[in-house]
Amino acid sequence: MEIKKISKKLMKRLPLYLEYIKSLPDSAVYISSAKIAAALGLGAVMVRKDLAKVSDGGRCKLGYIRTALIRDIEVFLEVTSTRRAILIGAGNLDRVITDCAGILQQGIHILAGFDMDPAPETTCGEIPIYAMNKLFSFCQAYNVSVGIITIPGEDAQRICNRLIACDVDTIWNLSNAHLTVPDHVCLRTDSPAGPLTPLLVHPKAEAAQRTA
Amino acid sequence: MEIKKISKKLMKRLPLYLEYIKSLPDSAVYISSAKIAAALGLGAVMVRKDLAKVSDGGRCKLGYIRTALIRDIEVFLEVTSTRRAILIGAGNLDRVITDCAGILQQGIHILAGFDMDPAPETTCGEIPIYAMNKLFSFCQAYNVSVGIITIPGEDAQRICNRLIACDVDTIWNLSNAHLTVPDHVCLRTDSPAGPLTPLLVHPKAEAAQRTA
DNA sequence: TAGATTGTTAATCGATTAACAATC
DNA sequence: TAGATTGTTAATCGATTAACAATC
Repeated sequence: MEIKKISKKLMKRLPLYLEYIKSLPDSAVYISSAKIAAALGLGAVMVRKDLAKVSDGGRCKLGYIRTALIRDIEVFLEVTSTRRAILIGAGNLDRVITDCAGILQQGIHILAGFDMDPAPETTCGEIPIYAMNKLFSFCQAYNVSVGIITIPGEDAQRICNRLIACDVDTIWNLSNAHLTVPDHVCLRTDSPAGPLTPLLVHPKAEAAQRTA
Repeated sequence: MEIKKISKKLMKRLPLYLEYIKSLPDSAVYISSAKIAAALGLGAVMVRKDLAKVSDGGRCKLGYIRTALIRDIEVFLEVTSTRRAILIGAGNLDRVITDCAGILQQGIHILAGFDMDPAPETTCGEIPIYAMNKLFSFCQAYNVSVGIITIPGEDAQRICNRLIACDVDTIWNLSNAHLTVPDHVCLRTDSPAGPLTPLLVHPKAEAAQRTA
């Protein structure tokens, strides 16, 4: 089997496919690319191309077997396997857990929070909060691969470096800091303000594009 | 002056530029594209191209006058002007206000929350919560242009349509529903789970790209 | 002047879409 | 068979980058 190119855009679309396909009633045995595309507002060809990368189950005239496609996407996304995560900046742990319920249910398990100077034996719900000096040993002991950074400003990069030194290979940056990471580390930044601003500006942008 | 093309990507980068430039000390009178690019991990040419669209202040050998550039970007983004918003699904109002502090401080002002059947005279902080049947008259009275949808599932599209009927031109969808809107309406969806999933999958995606 | 920087035009790259053959 | 659908190859589109002239 040849290697197919996997883009980050694909990685964003696959969960959408999965969610939609799962939402269909069990009575839908087959599902076509055209239907998925229409439901999600995408092009049918793109859907087919995407699905061809994760599944070989497409059948002419019928489409994809729904359950098989679900399984293929899940296997590809490794939704079944769980990655272990910790969160730095325990004050935001609550909120992250609430907001990211979806992703946490799927494949990320937050084992612990870390904070500069927590009161002894603090917990957030069932999740324990530790002092930063336990970071390294904890990550090693529990094979943590995901670090969630919620503390703002200059500290963020320093924390990020420490996490990478702990063999964390995925940084999820929920602060407004700009982080740099080595190539082998995956960084995703969801700045509270940043990417939302397009929302603010829409009318002007649209107007400019119309005139252009 | 010719019309320059404005892409959504530009709209995402400008706020990043703005944030970075603002973070510089007042002693930095000039700022160069190369410096901005390095700080944000982007290409210098792209930064220049972007800035050329919103400012004409670049000076050879020196760069851009920092304060003038800040002003130009702000004017372009209309950060100064405030858009009026309402939120549907008042149970999440708290959380949205906390999470989106950045954007709310900048240019979106949430006037009210709406819910199916709120207790009389409910408020969330200082923000009043109204019943859905007041939606239309409220939007008209206050010239609301942004609708924030936090309720999940099938109701979301229905609410969306109602908002559009109220002359709302920007929908910010924080639910997991897939919404469709007419061309003149700006839709931004931040599904809790969806776009974050790439995070989960990084190791495999990277591996595949390496072999490709 | 020489060097640093901008801004623009052309080239490259990647992603999406169109066209179409293959299949059931 | 005819029609519906997949999957692939080629074309298009848009965004980024490279090259370079212009400027101070």
